[in-house]
Amino acid sequence: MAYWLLKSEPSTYSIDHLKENQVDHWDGVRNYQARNNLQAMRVGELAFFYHSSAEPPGIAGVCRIVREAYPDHTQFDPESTYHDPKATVEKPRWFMPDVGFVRKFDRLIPLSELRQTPGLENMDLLNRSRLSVQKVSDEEWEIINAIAEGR
DNA sequence: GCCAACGTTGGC
DNA sequence: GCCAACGTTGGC
Repeated sequence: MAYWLLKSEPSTYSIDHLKENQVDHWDGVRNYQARNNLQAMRVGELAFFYHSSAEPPGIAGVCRIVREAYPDHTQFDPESTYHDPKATVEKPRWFMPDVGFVRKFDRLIPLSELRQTPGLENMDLLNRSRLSVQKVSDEEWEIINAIAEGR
């Protein structure tokens, strides 16, 4: 059982959108390391939903992988901002899982607070800020959930 | 809006 | 295969 962190700009797609839709595909990832993480996700695994380029940026809640990665259709669409002319249906480059809504935290846990929390020093979020799909360790998962639950 | 970090592209 | 130029991300 692995844990993950998925970033999204809430002005484009927030945890409230996922709550409303309940399930959605996680399309638009165009970075190889992020893609590799998407492909490593297994049904039932959990991920933090992170709001980037937000005021403030931070972790908004939790979602669950409900379908393992399959080809991201937006790569084939010339009209899409995610179009990739080098991708073909026979040889897709980009993949997306489906994620389901689990919960929205009572309060968003801001990045500034995560930075000050002991035990999170090695999180990708705090060291590799541009990676949009990250792995989270068991310990980090527990620490952040404890904060979210006010423990 | 600025800019640091860093991933990608393409000429050689 | 190197590396300069360029583009993007995302916090501030």
